[in-house]
Amino acid sequence: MGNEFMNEAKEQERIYKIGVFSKMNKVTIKALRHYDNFGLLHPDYVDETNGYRYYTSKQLPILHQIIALRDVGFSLEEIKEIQNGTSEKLLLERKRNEILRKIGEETIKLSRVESYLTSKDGDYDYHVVIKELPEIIVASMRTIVPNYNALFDVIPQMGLEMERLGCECAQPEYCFNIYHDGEYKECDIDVEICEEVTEKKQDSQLIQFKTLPAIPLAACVLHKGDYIHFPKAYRAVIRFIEENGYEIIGLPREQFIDGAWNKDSVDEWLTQLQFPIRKY
Amino acid sequence: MGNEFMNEAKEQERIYKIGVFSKMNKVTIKALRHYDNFGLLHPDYVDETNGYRYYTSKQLPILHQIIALRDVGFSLEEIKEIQNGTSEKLLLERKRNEILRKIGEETIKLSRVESYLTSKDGDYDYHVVIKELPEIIVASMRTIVPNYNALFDVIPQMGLEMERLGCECAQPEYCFNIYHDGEYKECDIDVEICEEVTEKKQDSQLIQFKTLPAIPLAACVLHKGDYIHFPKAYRAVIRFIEENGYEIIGLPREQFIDGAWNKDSVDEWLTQLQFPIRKY
DNA sequence: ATTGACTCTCCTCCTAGGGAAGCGTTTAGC
DNA sequence: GCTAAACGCTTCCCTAGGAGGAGAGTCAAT
Repeated sequence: MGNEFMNEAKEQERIYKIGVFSKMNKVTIKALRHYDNFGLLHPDYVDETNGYRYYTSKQLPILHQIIALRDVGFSLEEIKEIQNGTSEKLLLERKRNEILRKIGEETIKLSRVESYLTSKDGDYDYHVVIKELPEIIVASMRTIVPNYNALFDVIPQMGLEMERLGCECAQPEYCFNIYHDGEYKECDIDVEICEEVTEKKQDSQLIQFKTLPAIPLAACVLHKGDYIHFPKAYRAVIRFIEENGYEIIGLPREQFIDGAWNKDSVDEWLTQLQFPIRKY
Repeated sequence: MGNEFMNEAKEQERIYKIGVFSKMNKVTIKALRHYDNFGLLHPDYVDETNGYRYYTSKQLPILHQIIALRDVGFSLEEIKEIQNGTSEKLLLERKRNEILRKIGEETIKLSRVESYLTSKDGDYDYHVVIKELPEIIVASMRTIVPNYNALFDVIPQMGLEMERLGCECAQPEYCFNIYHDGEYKECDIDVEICEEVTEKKQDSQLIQFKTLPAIPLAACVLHKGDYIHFPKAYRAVIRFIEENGYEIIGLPREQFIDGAWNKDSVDEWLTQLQFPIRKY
């Protein structure tokens, strides 16, 4: 170029103090200082005597890039990577997957919230938790009892037999029932009573030892109080499982935590239901 | 109740140290201590001499509630509110809206990322930023110029006229063109040149003063270099607007930041395009 | 000289814990 | 009874992206 009549003006480079530069670009002063300290966007120069930051139009494209990438969800660290030459495309693809994952997570949360909201008032008491159940060794006694009350006559027998076999119970104690009838029955119940032990012993006529594989996903719920109200707990878990896109892939465990053996008041009895599930 | 033969056993309340309680419930020790300090879940009792935390089954339902609510996305603060009696339903509804909002945000980010990814390589240079343009007072000169180069002959005239009228330019300077032809033209261009000023003066034949209303949403992009390549910048913004669910609701402003008047090298010329938009 | 508007640095705060340092305790094996 | 491993405790620092404030210095205009 070199237009003679313009040369006198060419020298002028517009200088912006932080406040003006902040307003021009709708970015807070705090953020600008933060970017400076972080090493993303330094001012054109800094007055050494008073520390004032002075910006020029040279900083504009960088700031625009920062804002654009930030709005897409990049962290300052990632933006710095891009500035340093890391392939923007690669990072964009990574970010896309990240966002997709996040949307998936939020969608799961949403369905749980909806599930809570549509549940009957009583179900607010049941908080379904999904966790993994590790592999365990159990002493197992499978039998058919005439009715539920008879169960509690059988358990002491099992305890004696285990003692005879030299069993050592796991710490903490983990004792549960599995009902092998496909459906609910009031009599002649096919039940398997399991008690976690530290190691296998010799099988006896009553008791067999086996290793139960880990259950990667189990929907668990605590039931407080009388066993009469179990159905409510069952309904709550099953509802949860159905409404959140899971399916039941095994028989539930009924874990005894507190009961007649250590609590006088029925209201303090505590049982946990554990349903093996998987994503549908 | 009161079975005689059980009384001796009734006393026993199972006690769990933090490690066992942690494993039982698949919650880290750190988290348990955190909940204790935070006031969400205190152990049954704490040994005064060594500070050990001891848990019992009484803590199980509370912990289950915490985990369930946490998994849904509640903060510890909110869980505490629920514990203190705030309506769970209310908080659930609030949370639902929050999640919906978050999903919306992530979806917007996703579409931006996709938009970047599908853009041509050259478009990576254009970072579209959405911001608000505040209300301003401008000195405006609308005229028809034979071609683009003629524009730069007109601007000095305008400068003189403004000086004559006693105009004071805003700080920072904000000068832009608006093209009133509906379409792209190479000659006889209907252009309005605007310069932000601090207050209105008497209109003259050349110059009119007006207040431009704020633009709540504007898609802005910086263009670096020769004006010949403007079309690339225009395409990038328009692509962005279309792909992210916006629509253009006004004529774009072409803001002059750096140009022949202060930069020798064409590569350093800087212009910003600002498109008024709204969500479609 | 004063005033009001700017700017500076430095500090703390926010989530939900994770990691590590340094130290005391319990328990099992010998 | 002794030792070593496992377990538990507190305290400090760290996370991302600034927000908010304290206290002090600076600039421009009156």
